Amino acid sequence: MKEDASLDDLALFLAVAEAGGLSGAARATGASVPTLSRRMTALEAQLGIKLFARGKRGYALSARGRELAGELAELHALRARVRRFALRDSQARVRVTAGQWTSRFIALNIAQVWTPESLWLPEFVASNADADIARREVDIGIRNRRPTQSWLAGRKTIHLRYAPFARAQGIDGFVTLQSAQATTPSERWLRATHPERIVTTANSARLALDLARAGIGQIILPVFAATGYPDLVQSGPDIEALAHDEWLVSHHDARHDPPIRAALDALYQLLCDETLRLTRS
Amino acid sequence: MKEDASLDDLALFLAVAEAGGLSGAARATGASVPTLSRRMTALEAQLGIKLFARGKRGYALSARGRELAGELAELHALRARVRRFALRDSQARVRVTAGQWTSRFIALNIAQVWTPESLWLPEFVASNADADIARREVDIGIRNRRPTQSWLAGRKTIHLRYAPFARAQGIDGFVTLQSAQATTPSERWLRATHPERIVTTANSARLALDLARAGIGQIILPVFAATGYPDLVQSGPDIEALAHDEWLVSHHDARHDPPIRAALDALYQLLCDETLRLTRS
DNA sequence: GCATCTTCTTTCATATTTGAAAATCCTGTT
DNA sequence: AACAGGATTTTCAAATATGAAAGAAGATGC
Repeated sequence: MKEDASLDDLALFLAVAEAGGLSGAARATGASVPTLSRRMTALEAQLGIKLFARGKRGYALSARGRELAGELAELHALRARVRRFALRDSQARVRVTAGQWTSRFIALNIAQVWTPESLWLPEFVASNADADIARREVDIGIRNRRPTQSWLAGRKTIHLRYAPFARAQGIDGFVTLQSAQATTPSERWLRATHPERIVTTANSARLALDLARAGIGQIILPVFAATGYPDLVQSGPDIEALAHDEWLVSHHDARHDPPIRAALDALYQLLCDETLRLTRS
Repeated sequence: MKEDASLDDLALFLAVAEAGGLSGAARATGASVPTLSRRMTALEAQLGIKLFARGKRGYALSARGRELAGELAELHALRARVRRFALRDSQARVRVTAGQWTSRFIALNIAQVWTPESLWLPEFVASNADADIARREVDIGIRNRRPTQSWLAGRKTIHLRYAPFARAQGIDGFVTLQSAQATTPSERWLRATHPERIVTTANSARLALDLARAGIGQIILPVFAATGYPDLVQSGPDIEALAHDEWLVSHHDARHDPPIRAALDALYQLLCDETLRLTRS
């Protein structure tokens, strides 16, 4: 061997070895059959090794060919790493902020609208302030009302329903957050309308949910959020005071930035999916 | 990135990264500077990443370029493996048989006459019989007498001296092998001439050596074999009865087979090296 | 300041590689 | 037996890549 064999030729050899012939390798790599024929012959000459037994029905790997294929298997991993490396740089992080149940919903279902090849990477950040979107500290907010500032752009998704849920019918009282943490409309509504029915509090929404599922009391949830918990049933009528339209909000100027555009479209599709978000009536 | 980047281009990138510029990489790879310029520009376009900061005095790796170079470092190992793989097939194993001390001497010093690019690979086999060479089961034997059969070819190397060695002057008695294992001339000589001076025995030559070094007794060694043990001194005069010429023996017909020819030449050179084999007088 | 050296980029003629088409050789089906 | 399909190799025109030469822009030394 006078010079190093071309790594591209070695990768083609690996494709031929795995496909069991030139035709399959041509389909897998996009190179033409005649090109593969020539490159394999040249590679054999360069290495000084018979890599194939050429039969009437195509190529069979020689023992030495099989060995070399084993040595080259890691080219797959290397290729994948380079691909990921390149993709990483071309994917923009899009910072998304939403309520706790909505964030959870998105995280659990994002695969419906997002792939590793997407133009954007979701990044969830904590923020409730429209000012953060205006300052470009947040790219997309999912809100419970139409944006009013002129530099924000909004797009309505669906109408959200709220209702009490419990482990079974007939459970009275409510579990809610401690008053220092009651920042959502549903928590505030409960304390404003039925403070005497609060039987216990928790320091996180998830803990409150666990208590409700344990049968301690009811919990007020957006209906879609309860869909993941078959052990909870709607224990009372919808709460019209809490029902609202949901809005996808972004900075007016950022809407045309391709990654943000892509993220807006994907999230809009996901949030409007009536099957995923409205399995209960 | 539409298609996978060429692995050859990635290897060129690595060369540029390591050389710190196109000129150095051109010297290292044999590709021309204009080609490298074009290929790096094309690679950047394909990956969608700025790999270099182009300055007045040449290329500087960007941070991303540095990262990618890190991902690609294993291409060196892969290249080396393919090279070795190709070489392996063109290297013949040459089976060599020699006495224990001579085998050890060759193993420790073979790098003086053998490289991974050599035509042959040394393989040490156990055998004392000239018949094995005749039968082609051994390619090269290192013997203590001239070959007598007509189908064997011999080449004299040097005259070997034998002497007693001990940890210090004044130590009497000898350490030797157990009589069932006394197959070498020195062991047989000792039992024939001074059986009463054997103070202890061991079941291997190496163990016997360790006992001598511990000060238990003297040991009879070829002089060259004692050179690796500065804690041993010659404790008596050379034993003329054991001194002999050393011969490199091979099958008459095999001498012209290139790998065997190469091995014979290399071993001849190594065994005749007076600095390595005769540091004591 | 000027000459020389170094490094990289671009142009252009030449060399090399590619894919479409044709040819060859099987195997399987009717 | 004839035909279709599959796999590979070879030929040839077109496409692509290459290296020599020229040019540009610094940096260095006298």
